[in-house]
Amino acid sequence: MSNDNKKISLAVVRRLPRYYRYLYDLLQSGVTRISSRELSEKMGVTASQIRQDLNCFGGFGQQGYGYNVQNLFNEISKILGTDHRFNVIIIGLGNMGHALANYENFKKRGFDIIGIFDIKPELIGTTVNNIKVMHMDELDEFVKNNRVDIGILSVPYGQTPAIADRLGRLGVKGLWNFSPMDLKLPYDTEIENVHLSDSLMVLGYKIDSKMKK
Amino acid sequence: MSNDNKKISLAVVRRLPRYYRYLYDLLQSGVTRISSRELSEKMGVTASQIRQDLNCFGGFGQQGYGYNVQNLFNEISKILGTDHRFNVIIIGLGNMGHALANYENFKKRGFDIIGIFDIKPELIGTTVNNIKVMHMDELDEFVKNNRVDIGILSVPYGQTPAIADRLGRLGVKGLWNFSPMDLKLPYDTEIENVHLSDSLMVLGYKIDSKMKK
DNA sequence: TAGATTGTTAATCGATTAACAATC
DNA sequence: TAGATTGTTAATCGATTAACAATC
Repeated sequence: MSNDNKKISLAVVRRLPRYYRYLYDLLQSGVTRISSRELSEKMGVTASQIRQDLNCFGGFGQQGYGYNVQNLFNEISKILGTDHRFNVIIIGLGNMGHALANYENFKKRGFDIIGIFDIKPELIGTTVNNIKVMHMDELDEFVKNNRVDIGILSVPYGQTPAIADRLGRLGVKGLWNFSPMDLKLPYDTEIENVHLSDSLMVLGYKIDSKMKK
Repeated sequence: MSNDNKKISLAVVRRLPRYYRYLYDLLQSGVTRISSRELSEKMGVTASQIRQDLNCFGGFGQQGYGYNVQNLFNEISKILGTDHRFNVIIIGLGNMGHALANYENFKKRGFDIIGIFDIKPELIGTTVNNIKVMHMDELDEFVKNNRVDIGILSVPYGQTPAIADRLGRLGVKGLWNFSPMDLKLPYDTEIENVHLSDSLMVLGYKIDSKMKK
C-alpha cells in the first residue's frame, strides 16, 4: 500500500516534486536504473536522505541493484496524484491569471484548467488557451456542476479573503494563493501560498549577506 | 551592528518577509506597540520563536514593553535590504515575464525593474509598465553600464541554463528562476527558485492525503 | 515599586546523516 | 557465491519550544 496513516512530514513532501523532475529527466535520457548514491550526486543531497524519503512511502528499490527509474517515477507520480487528474479553475484573469492559464507545464503534471472566472465584461465569453472565461456570478453554479479540486487565486489583494472564503464554502478542496497574505479558512480546504515577493526578498537578503562577508 | 558574521539559518531568513508583512499591516492599522505573545497569536507561531528569530539580528524589544511596531518594521526592512533599492532586469517577456513586469508589489518591497530583454523583434523598443524592452544582444552592454543586482529568468526551459550562465558571468548577483529546474552556477551568484509546478503538486498531495483519512 | 516582557540559556523535539544487517 | 545496495535502526545535528533571570 502506497500511503498508510503514518504522517509524512512536510519537509519530505516538498522534496517529492524534485525527485519527480530528476527521475523524469533520467527517463528522457534513457537511464533505466539508478542507485541512491548516483542520484544523490546528481541532486546534491545525501544518499541516506533519498532512501529515508522513499521509504516513507514503500520499498521501491532492490538490494544490490538500486532503483528502476521507470518504476520509481511511476510510484512518485502516484504519490503526488499525477496518475489521476486534478481539475483547476483560475479566479482572476489579470496578468498573473493570464500567465498561469498559458503555462503548459501544469497539464504535464496532472492539472487541467477547466475554467477561468473574472468580472470584467469584455473578458466574459472569450477563451484563453482554449479555456472559457466566465463571470464570477456563474462560479457557484459551475462548481456545483463540475468537480473542482483546486482554485487558483490571482485576484487583487483586497478581494482575496472574501473569494477564498467563497471557494472554501463551495467545497473546493485546495487553494493556490498568489496574494501576499496568509489565508486561514474554517473549511476543510488545503492552502498553498506562492508569495512571490517573499521569495524575491529572500533573494535580496542572500545577496546582501554575501556582500558583507 | 545589524548583521554579524554569525550564520543565520535559512529557516529564519524565510520567515522574515512574513514578519515584514504582519508588521506592515499592524502599522497600517495604527498599532504602535506589540508583544511577542500578541504577535504570536496573530501569526500562529510561538512567542518563543519570534523572540529567537529577532534576536538573531539584535535586541529590538524592551523588557516590560514589547516591540515598537514602527521601529521593528524599520529594522526588518533594513535586514531584508528594503532600505536600499535592488535593480532588477527581466529576461524573457512571455506571459510570466509580462505578469512580473506589471506586478506592482515589487517596487513597494524595494525592487526596481530597470529593463526587460527578449529576442522577438516586434517587442524590442516597446515598453511594458514604462520599462524599456531591449534585445538580448544589448544585454552585456546594459549590465556593464548599469548596476544590475537581480535577473529574473522567465525564459523557455531549454534556454534557461545558458542564459543563467551568461548572467552569472556578467556578475549579476542574484537570479530569480522560474524554470522548473535547479540551477547551479560556478559564479558567486545567489539563486532563488520559484518552481510553480512543484508548489502546485504539493497542494495536490495535501488534498489527496486528506481524502485518504 | 510591581508587573510585564524581553533576551538568552537549557530542554525538547524533529529531521538529517551514519552505520550496518538483510538480501538481491 | 561475492559484491552491491537497499531498508532500517541508531547517532548526530539543528531547529523549536520552554523556562527564567535580567530589566524596563
